[in-house]
Amino acid sequence: MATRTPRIYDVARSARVSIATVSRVANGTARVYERTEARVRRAMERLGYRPHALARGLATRRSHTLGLLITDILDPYFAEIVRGAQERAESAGYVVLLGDASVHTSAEDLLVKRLLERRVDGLIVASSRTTDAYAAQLASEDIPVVCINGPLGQFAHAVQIDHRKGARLAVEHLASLGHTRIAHITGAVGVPTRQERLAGYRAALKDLGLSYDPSLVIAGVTSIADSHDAVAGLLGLAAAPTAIFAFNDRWAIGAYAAVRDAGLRIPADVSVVGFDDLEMDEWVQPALTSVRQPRREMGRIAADVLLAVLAGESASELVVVEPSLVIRGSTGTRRAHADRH
Amino acid sequence: MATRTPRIYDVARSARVSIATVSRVANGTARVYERTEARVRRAMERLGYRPHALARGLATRRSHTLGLLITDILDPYFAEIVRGAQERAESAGYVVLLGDASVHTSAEDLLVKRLLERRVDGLIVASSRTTDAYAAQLASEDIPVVCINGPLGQFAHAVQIDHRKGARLAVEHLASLGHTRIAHITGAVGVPTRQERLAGYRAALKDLGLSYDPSLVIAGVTSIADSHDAVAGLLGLAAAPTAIFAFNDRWAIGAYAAVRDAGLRIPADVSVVGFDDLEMDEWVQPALTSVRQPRREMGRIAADVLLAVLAGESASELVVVEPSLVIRGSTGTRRAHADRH
DNA sequence: TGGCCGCTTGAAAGCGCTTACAGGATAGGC
DNA sequence: GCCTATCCTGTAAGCGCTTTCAAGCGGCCA
Repeated sequence: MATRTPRIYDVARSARVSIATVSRVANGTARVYERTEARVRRAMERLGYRPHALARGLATRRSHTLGLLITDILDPYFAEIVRGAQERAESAGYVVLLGDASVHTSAEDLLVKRLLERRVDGLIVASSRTTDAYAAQLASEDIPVVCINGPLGQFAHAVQIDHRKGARLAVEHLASLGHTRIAHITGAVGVPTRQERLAGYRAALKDLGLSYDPSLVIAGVTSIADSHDAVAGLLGLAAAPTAIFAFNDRWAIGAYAAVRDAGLRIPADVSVVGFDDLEMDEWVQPALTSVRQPRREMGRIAADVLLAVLAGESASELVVVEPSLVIRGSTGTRRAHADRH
Repeated sequence: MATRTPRIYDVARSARVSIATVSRVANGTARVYERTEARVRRAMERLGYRPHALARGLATRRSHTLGLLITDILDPYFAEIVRGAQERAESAGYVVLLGDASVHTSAEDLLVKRLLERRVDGLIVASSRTTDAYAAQLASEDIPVVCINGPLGQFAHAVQIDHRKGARLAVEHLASLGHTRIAHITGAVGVPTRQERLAGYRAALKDLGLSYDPSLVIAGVTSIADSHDAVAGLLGLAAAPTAIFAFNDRWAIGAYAAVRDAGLRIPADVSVVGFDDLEMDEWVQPALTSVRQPRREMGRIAADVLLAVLAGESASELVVVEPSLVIRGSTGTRRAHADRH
C-alpha cells in the first residue's frame, strides 16, 4: 500500500502532539521538552517525513529560492558563475532557480516574470545582455538584486571584476614582449563590460606611449566565427597587428583559426591574449594566455551579498575583484625582423 | 508608496468580482462573461498582478517544476542536457530545478531530498554516478522518473544513446584506416554506460577479426589528468597502440597531451577518437574525431517523456537515440612502416 | 497547602490560491 | 408574463505549514 507522503499532521498524530510542536521541532524555533522532541523525531523518522517547501514558503513568505539570470549555460563563463552561486546558496539551505536567456525565444523580461512568479527571494543578474533600462525595471521589484559584471548603478548591488585593470594587464604584457601594434577584438555592442575593457586597452596604450589605431579595434563581434572573420581582416591589413587582445577566450579561439588560415603561427608571428581563463585554455595548442576572472568566486560573492541582504545585514554595494594574467604559450616576443609585409 | 505586490484578492476587489472569478480568468478553467473577463483583465493589468506560484502549487498539488539531477554543470555534456530539458519544460510552462552533485559535499541522496522537498512533479536523472540501488530508491518515491544514459531497469523511463553502436562506429572507423592495435580508455568504474561502450568495442574487434588485448584497455579513469597518465603508459608499451578510442572527449584531450609529451604526432603516429562531440572538438588541434551524442535532444526527450506521464498520457519506457561519427583531423591511416619500436 | 511564576504545549488564524457546490441571473419556450 | 433549463458567479472549504496567544503544567516559596 503506497501510503501518500506524510504531512506534518501525520507526524503529529503519530507522536501524539500537536502540529505546532512538530513544526517547532522541525525548525528549532522554540524550546521543546527533550522527551517530546525525541518522540517527534522518531515519528518523523518512522514516517519519512519531508516538510513541504511550498507550504512552508507560503506561510513564511520566503521561498528560500534565489533567481539567477544568465545568458547561456553552455558558455563556461556562466556555468562557473552558476556553480559558485549554487555552492553558497546550498550552504545556506537555499536553492537556485536558473533563468537562461537563450532558452527562451521571448524577451528576457518574460524570464524574470517566471522567476518572480516563483517568488524568488532575491535575484542575481549575470546576463551580459542586461541594459540599464532593463536593470532599473528589475530594481523596481521589491526584492534585492545583485548584478555580476553588469552596468554600475545605484539600483542594485554589484560584483565586478576590474575590467580596466584586466585589459591593462594584457596590453602591458604584450608591450613588454615588444609588440607595438596590438589589436583588440571587443565584445558585442551593448555588453556592459565592453566599454570598460576598451577603456583599459586605450589607457594602457597611452601610458605605454603607444599610439591608438582605430583600425585595430574591431567591434560588434558576437561569435567565434565572427571573431575569425574579423581577425582574418586584420591580418590582411597593410600594417597588420603582431598581437591580438580578445574580449574573451572564445573570440581568441576564433583568432587562432584565422591565424592558422593565414599560414601564420602563434606565437611566432602573432601573439594572442584572451579574457576569462577557461578550462580549455590549457588544452588548445598553443595554450592560451588569458586574463583570469575568478568566476566561481564572483558567483559565490553575489550569492553571499544577496543572502546578507535577506538576513537583514548590511552588505557592500559594490565588490570589485582582481583580475590576474595567466601567461601560457600563445604570447611571445615580437620577431626581430619587423612586421611582416 | 511602494504598495505590496498585489494578491488575487486585490484584483478581485478592483474588478468588483470574487477571487474565484479572477482565478477562472487567470487560468481559463471556466467560462466567464466577456464583459466580466475584460474587467478582470484590466484590473490585473493595472495592478501588475502576478499569480503566486507557491500558493497555486499548494492548492493544485502541482509545483510545475521538474527536477534535473546532474553530475557537473561545468561539464558541457551535462550543460547541454540541461539546455534541452529547459527548452522543453519552458514551452510547457514548467521550470527546471537543478541538482548538481558536485556542488554538494554530501551524498547525492541529500540532493534528491532537496528536490523532493521542493515538490518537483518529476525527476530527470542524468547523473553518471547513479547506481542501480540508488535509482531503485528514487523510483520508490511517488513521482515519475526518467534516466538519461543511466542503468536500464524496470523502475524508470529511460533515454539512451546506443552506446554499443557508438563504440562500434569508432572502432570500425579506426580499423578501416588500417589500425589493428586500438586502445580503449574506459569511463570511471560505476558509470553505467561504461560497460556498454566497452562491450561495443569488444564486439566490433571480434567482428573485424581483430584480437582483443586486455593490456590496451584502461579502466578507472576519472579525469583529464588520469587519462593523460594512462595514455603515457600505453605509449611506453613494447607493443604500443596506434589508435586510441576514448570514453569521452575530455579523456581524448588528456590523450592529446600524452601523445605530444611522448614526442609523437596526431594523427601521423597515433589516431584518437573521442565520444560526445563537444564544441571544443572543432577548436583543438588537430580537430577531434568523435562519436556524436545528441545531448540536447536527449534532454528534450527526457523532459518530453516526463511531461507526457504527468499529463496522464502513455509514454515510451525506453527511447534509444542514434549515435553518429564525426570525422575530423585526429584520425588518419596507420603509417606503412609498421608500429614504432 | 495555596499562590505565583516560568515553562512547554495546543488551538486557531492565516499565507494566496483552486475548486466543488449552490445560488442567482439569463434566456428560452409556452 | 411565468416556469424551467442553462450559465455565470460567489461562498467556503481546503492545500500544508508557521506563529500568535492563551491555557496548562509543574515547581517553588511562603
